[in-house]
Amino acid sequence: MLDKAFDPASMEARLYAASEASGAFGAEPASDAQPFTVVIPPPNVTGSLHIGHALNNTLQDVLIRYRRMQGRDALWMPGMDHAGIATQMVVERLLGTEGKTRKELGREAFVKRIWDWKAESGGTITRQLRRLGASLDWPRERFTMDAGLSKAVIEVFVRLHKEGLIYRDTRLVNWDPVFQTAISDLEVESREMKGQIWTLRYPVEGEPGRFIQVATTRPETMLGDTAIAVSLGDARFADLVGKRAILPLVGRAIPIVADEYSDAEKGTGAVKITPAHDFNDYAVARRHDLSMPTVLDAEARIWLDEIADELRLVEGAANPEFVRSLAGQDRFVARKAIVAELERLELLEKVEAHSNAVPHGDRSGVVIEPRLTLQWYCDAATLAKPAIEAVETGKTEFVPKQWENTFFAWMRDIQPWCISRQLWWGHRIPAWYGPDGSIFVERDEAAAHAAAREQFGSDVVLTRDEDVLDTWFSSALWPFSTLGWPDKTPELDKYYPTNVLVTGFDIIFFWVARMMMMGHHFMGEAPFKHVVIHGLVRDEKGAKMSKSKGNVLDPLELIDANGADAVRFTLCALASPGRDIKLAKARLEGYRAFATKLWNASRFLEMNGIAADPAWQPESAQGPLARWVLDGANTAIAEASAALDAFRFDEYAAVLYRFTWNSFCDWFIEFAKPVLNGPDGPEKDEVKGAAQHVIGVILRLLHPVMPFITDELWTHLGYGGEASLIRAVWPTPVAVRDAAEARAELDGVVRLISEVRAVRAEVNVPPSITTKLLVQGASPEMLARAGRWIDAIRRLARVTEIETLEGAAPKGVVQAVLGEATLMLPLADVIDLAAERARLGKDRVKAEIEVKKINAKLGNEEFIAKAKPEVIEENRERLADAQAEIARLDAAMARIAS
RNA sequence: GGGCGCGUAGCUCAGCGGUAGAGCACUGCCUUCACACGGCAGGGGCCACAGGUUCAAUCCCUGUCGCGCCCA
Repeated sequence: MLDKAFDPASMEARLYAASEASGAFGAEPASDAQPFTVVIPPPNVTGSLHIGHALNNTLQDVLIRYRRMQGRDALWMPGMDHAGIATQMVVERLLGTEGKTRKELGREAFVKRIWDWKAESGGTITRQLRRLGASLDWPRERFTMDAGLSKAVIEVFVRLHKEGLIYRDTRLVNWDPVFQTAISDLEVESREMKGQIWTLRYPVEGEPGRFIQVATTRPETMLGDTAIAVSLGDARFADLVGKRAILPLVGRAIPIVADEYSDAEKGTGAVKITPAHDFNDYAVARRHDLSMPTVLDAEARIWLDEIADELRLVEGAANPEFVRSLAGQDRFVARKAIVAELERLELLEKVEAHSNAVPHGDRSGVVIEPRLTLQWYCDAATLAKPAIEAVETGKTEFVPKQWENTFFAWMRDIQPWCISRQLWWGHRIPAWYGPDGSIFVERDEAAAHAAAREQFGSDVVLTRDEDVLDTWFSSALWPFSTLGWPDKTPELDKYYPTNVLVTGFDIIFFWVARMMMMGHHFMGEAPFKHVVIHGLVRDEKGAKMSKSKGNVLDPLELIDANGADAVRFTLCALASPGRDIKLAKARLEGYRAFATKLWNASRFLEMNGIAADPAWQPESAQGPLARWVLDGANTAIAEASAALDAFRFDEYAAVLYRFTWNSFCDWFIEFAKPVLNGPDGPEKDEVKGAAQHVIGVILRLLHPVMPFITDELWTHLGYGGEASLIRAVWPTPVAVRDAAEARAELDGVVRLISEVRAVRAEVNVPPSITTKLLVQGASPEMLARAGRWIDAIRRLARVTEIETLEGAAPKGVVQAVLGEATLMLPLADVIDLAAERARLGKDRVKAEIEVKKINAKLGNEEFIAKAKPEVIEENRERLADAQAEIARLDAAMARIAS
């Protein structure tokens, strides 16, 4: 016997272990079944399961379990990402607590230290994914730094380099002064900062007393200015173009140029150009062939090496001694000193408050410093072309579709991707340098030496590039590298391209776009058919969850409190497309109650000796109750399947919630009770048969979202052995004889009971009072139907018996109108006539409004002329119904009055 | 500045040309033999605003206002 209350905590671990051990999560490359593949967005090895992971993986698990039950050879590929910067940060911090730095340790020892850390405490998240119930094919678990994936990374790098799609270049990059590495455009987030804007006066060369004013938000970079730009055709500066200005403090003469970048409407109309420390200025410098001195070092401190020779003493404007004193100062400290010095020299025109977007490193959180360095780049624009085309032609579809715009906007204007990182944790770039700087990009050191020998005619000393690759470089290969590429494996052959990628919009650029590029380039086709983009999980007020706000909901705590099934169901139910999820604990509790409801319904069936009966034929059902519930199940199957096919997880959840609770529990079980309590015989057997059939359907339909409770009940009710539900066949509709007739029958009884209940509740008749039901004007069908269901009606409507009323109504009846009939409950002792009159009056008002609305429509000639005939007909019927109802309500009120 | 999305019941959200829906919350009644994590019933809506298209608009179009996100 099932326990009275459903206790997820006591069974989840056991059920998951049994499922995993059974091998049911595993793909079967040798099977003939059509594959269905999903690759997990690999969580960071440093990570732990947060609510976003819970959502993301629940949706994937729902799809995988659904397709697996449909007989597909389902592969859900597990794995983790080495997460370059994030992991290096964690381990460096750990070293810090021991008072060590990574530089003291040295590269080799530090990397070994990370591997040790990974073996010990990395991958917590895989254990947590098991708690969520994720049916990943664990034996296939991969790691972006494992041997196979590293081989794929090297292969891709070498091939792209040979094709000219990876190259080295000295350009301005986003430089993180804390991690002291280049980062890509995507790893920079701009934050609105309140700051200041300084207007400086630069003396015009050869024209004493004349100045040109420039506005800047970064006065400390002025040491690296190599020009002043004014806008084309700005009359104020026309005569200055071609002349030079004296760069204050430094004393160097710099040209005044006209360039489209400068905006006459903004600031003073003239801007200083610091090519090595600003992206726009860099572009201007390239157009005008300006020099590009760097004045900040890797830690963003003032660095004078490249301008030391240019320092001049200029009376009232420049003093080498002052500039030299700045060397080694932090950029923001130097800023103050420089502003003070300019003020002293009366070269500061004004200072105003100013707010602007300042780039920050997404990991370090510090202000990014553009820096001119030699880095490796990937020609993303070339790789993007086939990826764009795949989306344009529908080979890959985003769900919801509007995300395609976001994808296109990024991809059509994509910039070279900086892929080198000055870190130690990651895939080391397979480039070796000869003594003369020659570059050998090869698969391994031996090959590099061979290539060098060929070039130099003898063995030379080669040094390997110190840098590693952007973490996202290896993630970009994930859909095929995890399947064995570059080797030709059966898995690669069978499971690529994958079917669906489920992810958040925040990594469309980082990851989805790059997988599209690499997938096309190396596999010749898109890595996935559908990209399902889900929203962000927020707190119940819509705020982002963050530790500092203290509004973080920990999925593991939610699972502890409500069970994994309830957490999963909640996330699905709230996953409306294109919307973020506002998660409130009350929702969790509501869906936990749903699990309990299912549990208790099963318990009821069990108590009535209802258990799996594979021999029972639903097609054989004779009675309307069995046919009605089977028909309802058919609808639920069709709707749930359609919802999942369309990635409508919310509708899928809603369909099952409604059918299970409002149809199966609220009505079917209640109608079944009189039968089950009655004599044994074919009728009871049929109701039991239908009940076991439908609960079997419900358990299977719910299994993708609620794997634990359904598994437990499935086994308990005897549908199969341990862990058999996971591979049970997804239900399909069964043939139901004359379903429309069954619907009319049961829906009619439901309406009758509901009407009586409503009337009783309205006039406050306590359930303890039972009464006769008098029916006037009912059709023979309705009377016959009521007679057939008298047991259920007695129970559910608190009616003792049903009588047809021919003559006048007795005094003191409560009345209600149901279709063509008037229902009367003789309750003379308990009713309040005034309340009764008010109730009938209220119904009459509603009917009158209806009549008015429809009359207006039907009186409109154009409506009659242009509306669809069926719409007109429908309105005529509704009008007749409403008018008839008014007539019966009037009659009812007349009876009360007498 | 450009783009995308959202304003529907107290809250969270479905719906999307032709009777305005769900869950939760709320109110009343009920410890009826699966379930009080329950049952029954009920109240509650100018579907943001203003125009337009249409026989008909919460739904389509345009604009306005408010909110959120992305990109510059």
